[in-house]
Amino acid sequence: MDKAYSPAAIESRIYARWESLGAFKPAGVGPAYSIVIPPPNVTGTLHMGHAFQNTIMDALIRHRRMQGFDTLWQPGTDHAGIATQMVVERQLNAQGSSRVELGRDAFVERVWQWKRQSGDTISNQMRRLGASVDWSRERFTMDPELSRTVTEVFVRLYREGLIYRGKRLVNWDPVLKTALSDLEVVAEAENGSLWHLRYPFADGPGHVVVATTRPETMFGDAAVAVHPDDERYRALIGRRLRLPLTGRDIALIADTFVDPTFGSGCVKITPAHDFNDYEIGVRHGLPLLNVMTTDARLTDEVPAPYRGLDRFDARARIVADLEAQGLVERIEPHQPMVPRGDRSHAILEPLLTDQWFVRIAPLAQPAVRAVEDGRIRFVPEHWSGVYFEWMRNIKDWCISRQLWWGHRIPAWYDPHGGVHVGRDEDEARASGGIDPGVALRRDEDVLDTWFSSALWPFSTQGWPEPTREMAVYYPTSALITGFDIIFFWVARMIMMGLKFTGAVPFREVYVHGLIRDHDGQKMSKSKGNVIDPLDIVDGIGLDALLAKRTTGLMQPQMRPAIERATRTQFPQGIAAFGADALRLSFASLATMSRDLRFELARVEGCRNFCNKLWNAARYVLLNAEGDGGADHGAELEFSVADRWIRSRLAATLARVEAGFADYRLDAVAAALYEFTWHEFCDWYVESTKTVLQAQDAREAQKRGTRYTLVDTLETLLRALHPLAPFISEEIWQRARESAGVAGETIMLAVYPRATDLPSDPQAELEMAWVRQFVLGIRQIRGEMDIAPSRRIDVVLQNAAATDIALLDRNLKYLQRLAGIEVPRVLAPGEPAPIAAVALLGALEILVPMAGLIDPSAERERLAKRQRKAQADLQKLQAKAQNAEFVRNAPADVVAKDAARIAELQTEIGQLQRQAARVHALLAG
RNA sequence: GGGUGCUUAGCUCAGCUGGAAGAGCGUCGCCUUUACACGGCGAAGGUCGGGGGUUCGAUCCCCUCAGCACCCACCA
Repeated sequence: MDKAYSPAAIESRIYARWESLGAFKPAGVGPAYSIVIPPPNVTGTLHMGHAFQNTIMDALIRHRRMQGFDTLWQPGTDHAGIATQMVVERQLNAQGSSRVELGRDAFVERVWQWKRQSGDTISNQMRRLGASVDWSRERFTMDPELSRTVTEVFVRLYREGLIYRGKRLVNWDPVLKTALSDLEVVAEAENGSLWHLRYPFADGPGHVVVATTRPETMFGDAAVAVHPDDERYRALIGRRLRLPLTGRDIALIADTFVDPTFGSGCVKITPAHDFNDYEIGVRHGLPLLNVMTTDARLTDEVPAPYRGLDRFDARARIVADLEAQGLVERIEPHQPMVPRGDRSHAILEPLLTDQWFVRIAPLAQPAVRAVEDGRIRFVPEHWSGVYFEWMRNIKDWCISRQLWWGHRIPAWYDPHGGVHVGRDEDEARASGGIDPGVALRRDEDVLDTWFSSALWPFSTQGWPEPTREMAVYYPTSALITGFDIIFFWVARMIMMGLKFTGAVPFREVYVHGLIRDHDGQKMSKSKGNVIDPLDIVDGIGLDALLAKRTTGLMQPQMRPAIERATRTQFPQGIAAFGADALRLSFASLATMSRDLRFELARVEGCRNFCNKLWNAARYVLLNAEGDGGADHGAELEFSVADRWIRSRLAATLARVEAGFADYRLDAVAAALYEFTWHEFCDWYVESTKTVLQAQDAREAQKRGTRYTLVDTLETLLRALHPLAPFISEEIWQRARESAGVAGETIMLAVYPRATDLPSDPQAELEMAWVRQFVLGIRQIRGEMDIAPSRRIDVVLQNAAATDIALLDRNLKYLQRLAGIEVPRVLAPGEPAPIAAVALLGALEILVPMAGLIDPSAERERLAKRQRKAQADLQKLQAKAQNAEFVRNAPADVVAKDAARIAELQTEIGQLQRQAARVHALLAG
């Protein structure tokens, strides 16, 4: 084995072997455990969030697979309608072409081309991270089978009256020229104005002042409203107003919606261009006057000078013209909530259009119940509250999009405008009894991407066919996802799953946090703070990293700042840390927190851990010499340390099991890290050297230790495998023979359980004594700057019979680990030398000063320890003297305190005596 | 306007049903000890955001204030 772990040399080879072994496929036996991947955009690349999420899913899947479950990790990708269409349109625009120029069929073909071209990017990235998905089952939301499922669901919902078509006010994106659902709207406060406009009375002098943020929609005004109780306007209700710039009259009406304290208390009502006004319009029977086109220009319905003007040009023109007529009372700065499209970032326009909707309330009810009654569990639990809140106020879902890339709506129109829905044109025709001679026109729209995503857990498993997959792997066991798509995706999957399969789509939802950069910022291309996960695996130079972050920026002016930040944070670029180090750092990051800050230093720490493990394995295998296994039938003798490390491994595995059960991969990682480094390496491996290198050790002892070394390592590798699949496999392959285990790959080996190993309290107690002894000596060494090479004399005072027995049994360990000569045990009453002291219960471990130790330094050390002990003692004594405490606290707590008080008193006595002697020495 | 989460060592974060404050990274000493300098040994460092309450006892439970972050919402 090489001296240092080098991931690059082994990772790809190992993954290829797993794949060729078919190790990712479900075993076909055992209880089912399944996860469907949240399908990433087919043309996208894997970002840190994906890598994090995949690491979690892979760890869960590998863990269950090793536990003997019939595991399916279902991979696939999403067609991501708007996002993908935008990318391809941008490509076309760059070539001086456009979607419209190409035409629908050619454009869609172009997108398919782009899909084929970039389709492997994500799967290649996932392979590099070690994702054990069953590639043979990879699905795409626009595969023929999945598209059939989409159509099937649409038709069934339509026939049940749960999908309807209608002219409604929707969120319209004038750039993409499509409707959007409420969820795709991001509203943020932006700087703007509140215009106070004078609307004159039609039938006499005077005016009212209307406050609006949208002067450009005034030609669509159908009324002006005031609050019915507003004293200022009460007498005016019912008067007619002359809409400025037009000859049209509108009424002054009363509606309780109006807030008298805002603006002028007088609102213009524009039912076709505002969601609230729409409601008011319905209440008052006002006409819907649409004055805007789909690209947000004014229509021909408005007065001539404004026709065809862009909405913001129109705004400026209208305000200027009103000003000229003295109709602008004042302009007040104001921060309205501006709705923008989440993809295009264009300002949206409420627009009256024909759209398809899902009637959602009947679907939401059962979905709420499934979470209420525990058929679905959210982890952490509080996310269910967020889910309930949204589901309670849910509104109908606009599912039609005026795009070309997606599932085309299976509806056809006859020449009279009749709508006919069917699985295909023939069925649609038949359903409407339309004569074959009559030409039907198919609906141009496609479905919201999330419509097909909502079906993903069962569309991937062959529904509506009664497949074996549906029977075995559905409902899936767990969904692993970010909180940002609880509404978009999780809620809709629950509704659709219950509706069409009668069962929940998953039993548990683990909602993980979002990966942020070191400063807590969301990672994004425009901020220039993204890190490609593979650049951490493979490493990247500073220049290449700078190039990656600064090319293709939407805002080129950000470039200098991005460069500066990148140079500061990664002066040397990024080193090649390997997939396991990245995965381990993701696991340790996976707390229940909502924001997860990613730090490269953590990856470095995990890389160091891999190297530590690697070298520990080198030591083990070097010493095992091929006969580590117990299967030779030779006698094995186990030392205290042998028994201790097994006991510690059992305790570690218990922590690991608890961590997996609670989705606490951070706890799993911490347990394994601590065991590997601070128990196995720091203590056990060191202790074995005394046995293996001793001339006088019995062969049975050596065999016992070799066996324990190899066996512990092999078990540890299996425990680590879900988090660090590559290095665990690599070492396992090398250790397999020594460990005497069978099997092609660690992937399919059995996951270790805490109960496989004996818990050994007696060995733990004895090792605790040894460790405390060694730590006491080391502390003196460290603080007195005694070279590690210098063996030191030790004298034991006040040694009990048990101490002497422990000393005898563990002398070799103590000598090696603490670097001491054989301690001299003082007889009772025998005078002790002046020494530095370490305490082990009543036992005093003395290191004679004898020129080694500076007495005043020792005096300081003793004083410090005394202060600490005194403080502890005082706190405990105050507690013990409190009668309430003694009466109310559980007996074991009181007893523990009492024991601790006794200990501290002894300790303080010992420290005081030592201090007195050192003091005398210094004084003399 | 409603809601949620967070505030613990210089930094990033753990801390199970309330019972002697932890890790990683960083810092400071010492060390080329034949698994590992991607290392070993030792050390320093915290009034657990402020205030109040419940309790024998609060980082943990309740109230309140402050700050940070996010989600939802129709105030033109």
